[in-house]
This record gives sequence, structure tokens and C-alpha cells, in this order.
Amino acid sequence: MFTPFNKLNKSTCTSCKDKSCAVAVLNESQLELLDGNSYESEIKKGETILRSGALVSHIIYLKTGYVKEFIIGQSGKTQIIQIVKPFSYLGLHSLFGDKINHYSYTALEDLKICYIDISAFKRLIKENGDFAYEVLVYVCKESLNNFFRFANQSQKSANGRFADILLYFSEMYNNCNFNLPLTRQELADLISLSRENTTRVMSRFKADGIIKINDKNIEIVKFDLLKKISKNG
Amino acid sequence: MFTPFNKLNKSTCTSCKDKSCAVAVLNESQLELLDGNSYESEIKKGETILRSGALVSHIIYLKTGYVKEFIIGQSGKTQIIQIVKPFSYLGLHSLFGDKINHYSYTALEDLKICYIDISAFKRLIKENGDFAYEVLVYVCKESLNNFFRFANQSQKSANGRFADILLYFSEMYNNCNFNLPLTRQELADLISLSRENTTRVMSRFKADGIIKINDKNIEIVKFDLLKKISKNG
DNA sequence: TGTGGGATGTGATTAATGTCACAATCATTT
DNA sequence: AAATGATTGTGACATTAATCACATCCCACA
Repeated sequence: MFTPFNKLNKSTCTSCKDKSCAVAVLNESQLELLDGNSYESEIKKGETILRSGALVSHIIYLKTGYVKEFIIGQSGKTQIIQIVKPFSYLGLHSLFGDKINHYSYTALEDLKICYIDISAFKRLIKENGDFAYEVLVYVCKESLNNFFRFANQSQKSANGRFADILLYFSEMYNNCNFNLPLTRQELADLISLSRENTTRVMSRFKADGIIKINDKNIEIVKFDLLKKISKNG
Repeated sequence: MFTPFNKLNKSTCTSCKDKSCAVAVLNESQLELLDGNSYESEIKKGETILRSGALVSHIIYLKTGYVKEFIIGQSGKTQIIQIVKPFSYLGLHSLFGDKINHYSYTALEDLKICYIDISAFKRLIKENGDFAYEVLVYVCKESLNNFFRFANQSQKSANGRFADILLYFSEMYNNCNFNLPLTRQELADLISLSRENTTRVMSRFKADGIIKINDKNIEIVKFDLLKKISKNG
């Protein structure tokens, strides 16, 4: 069997154990099409995966690791949209929008991604309705989640926002004890506060015994109180 | 030819002049399927079209008129997500999410909508890849637009937010002179400010000769200055 | 004609948040 | 070892926006 150059030492899409929900519904020949139009790559922590403003030639599937999705606003301030989890697509919204990428993505740790050619991806959508349906589900869910966070955030004060983001991370890692993948500044950019105010809220929560802090490590001690703060403030 | 009861005096989807971009790619038999699973309805100004929390049995296509899309946050405050324009779908995100509707919609004026049965809609997506593609384009564009607004808004002060929303409306109506479809309170809920602060900003802009105000009617006088304010804060 | 309720504008006050300044820590480089 | 720069915590202060209070205005309706 012919093995394309860029597939050396790479798994095929067919045998991939990290398939997305959408790719899971593809048939054998469609998987081969995907396989012939995608290639795997490794990214080092801190590297930029995709930059806002770039033309979209590939969409990116995140196999392992966490990624920061952000934009730089008109005033030059950074706004972090979300922390993207494994098994997600990067740049998908922009692909179907206007072909220009709208978000920037940087790796929060060493990670593995797959580049997928956009024309192949589009062809799969048009050929396989179940695939299209799953992509739609993905896009809509993500959109709903992020909007819910944003909308709630804009109604809350600093305490409520910080409580929210702690719950967000504890849910993401499925653990009350986790290592923040962000600096304090990035945390601030995620909840739209100043860095100083963010650390102040952290100190207050620590002093009140709601959380324990050890550099990047955070442990939620009073979970219920945190939920109450998230709700009321 | 048999005419179903609910189609009396209604146009068919085939002859509809207000088709969405997605429906425009359907073939004859698919249009008939759509026709058999949708019905038109009229809504009076102020009526609720769809409520957050309801199970999604139909999606709604907005043929004419403007609609307010909003959620009520955990604290009870209202957050308006966007003003939905004609030729848009209502409840689409929720359809592909978890079957529960996440946004509420009320009519800002008398308007015409079409209810479309969700199973028929899903069948069209799975049957016709071009249709699915167009639906994806719609969802992604809307998502990008709204995020862009939200992300920018969260970085701006009251002046910047109000300037933004004036530009938003003038673009929507394609006119520097327009009638606000919202009360001052709703305007405040759209840009996440208090009602009082919103009117104060309006008064300031009026005093500075940036806009003219006559009740709900607003005329943008100094367009360039408004853009500058929007940009700088 | 009068009455009640919603919407609106504005002043005074309070609360929250951003900004500035500075010190401490740590990792990396020279 | 010294130096540089990034990150973090914290106090003082300035700025901004929310809240409270109240007066108008307008409209629907008795």
C-alpha cells in the first residue's frame, strides 16, 4: 500500500482513537478522503497555532491539550473567549463565515493537532448529512456555552465573575483541585477585569477560606459558598 | 390538488419570496416536504414568540419584522443578546444543542413567522448537504457577529458601548436616522449598563451635538466622531 | 376629567473598579 | 554573581458606574 510522505509514523484517521463526534459517523471511504487531506502536527507550549486575520486554508482539530482562544480588541486589550478542550475544532466558525480567521489560538501546553484541508472538510459536509449534523451540533453547543458565560458575566461584579471562572475550571478538569493554565493577567483577560482587581479578589477568597492558592494550583474548599457567590454577585 | 387545512390563504414554500439562503438551495420535492411541515403565523408587537426553557418542537423562521433575543440571568436581570433581523431563524442554536430553548424572543413590531417542524428540518439537513452547509454558514456568521460585539463591549466604558450600539442600529437600518425599536431600559439591557447611566450618556451625546434625539428617533450627526469614540473606549 | 402606571431625565450619594506606583520573587541570560 | 525582565501582590488614589430619590411626561382607561 502506498504511504504518503507526510503519513510516515502517523496513525490514519480510520484507526485514530481521538475522533471527533462528527468524524465518528464517516464511512470507510470518507475516512480515507479525510486521511488523505489531513496531517498531524505537534505544537509546543506558548506557540501560536492560528492567528486572527489569517486566511483560512485548513481547519484544525485539537487532539490533546488545552488552547487559549482570544481576540485583540479595537483598543488593543486582549479578550480571552474560552479555553478550548481536546477533541475540539479551531477556526471552524471562521471557515463558514468569511474565510478570514477571527480568533487567535495559542497552546497552553504541548499538544497535538491535525490540519484538515477546508475543501475536503466542506466536501464531507455536503456528502454526508450525518457528518454535517454533528458539526452543527458542535458549533451550536459551543456557541450556547460561551454566550451563556458571557451574558452572565456582563451582569456580575468581580466576585461573581471570579467564582464563575473557578467553577468553569473545576468543571473542565472535573476536580476541585486544579492547576490554572493561565497567568493572572490571562485570567483577568478571561473575566474582563484588571489584573490587580483579579488578584485582589483571589486574595479575598483565600482569606475567607473559600479557596486555597499555591501559585498556579487552586483548591476549592467551600464549593457551595462559591456557587452562591456565583449566583448572587 | 389537496390543500391542507392550515395552508388556506397561505403561500407555499415553493412560491415564497422570503426564502432563507438555506431554503433557496432545496429542490422541488424538498420544498414540498418543507411546505407540508411548516405553517405561517402572525405575531403582534410585544408578544412572546418563544420562551427560554421551553422544549423545542419547531424552529421559527422570521419573515418580516424585528425581534428581541434575550435571556434572564441568574440574578434576574435581563440581558438582550441581539436584535434579530428578518430572514433569520429563531431557536436554531438550541435545536442542535440540548433540545431545550435557551433564548427568549419577543416581537418588537407586528411580524410574520413560519413554524417549521424540527424533524423535517433535521431530515433536510441530512438529505441535502448544500442545505446543511448554508445552515452552518448562518449559525457561524451569527455567532461571530455576536461574539465580536460582546467581546468588544466588555472592554469598553459607557461612551464606547453606546457609540457601538448606535453604529449597530445605523448599520442594521442602513441609515443614520432611525427609530429605536427599544425602550431606554431595553437599550440598557443590550449594552449592559443601568438605565440611568444609559440616558445620561444619551444626554451627553446630544449636548455634544453627536446625535439628535426625538423620543425614539435618533439621528447620527457626527458619524466619524462616533466611530472614534467607539474605537477608543 | 381625573387617575394610575410605565417610561424617562437628572441630581446626589455610594460602591465598585481601574490606574498608578512600588516591592518582592523567580527564572533566564550575561 | 550580576542583571534583566516577567509575574505577582498590595496600597493609595482617581474614575466610573450603580443606586436611590424624585419630578415629568404621556398614555390608556375608568
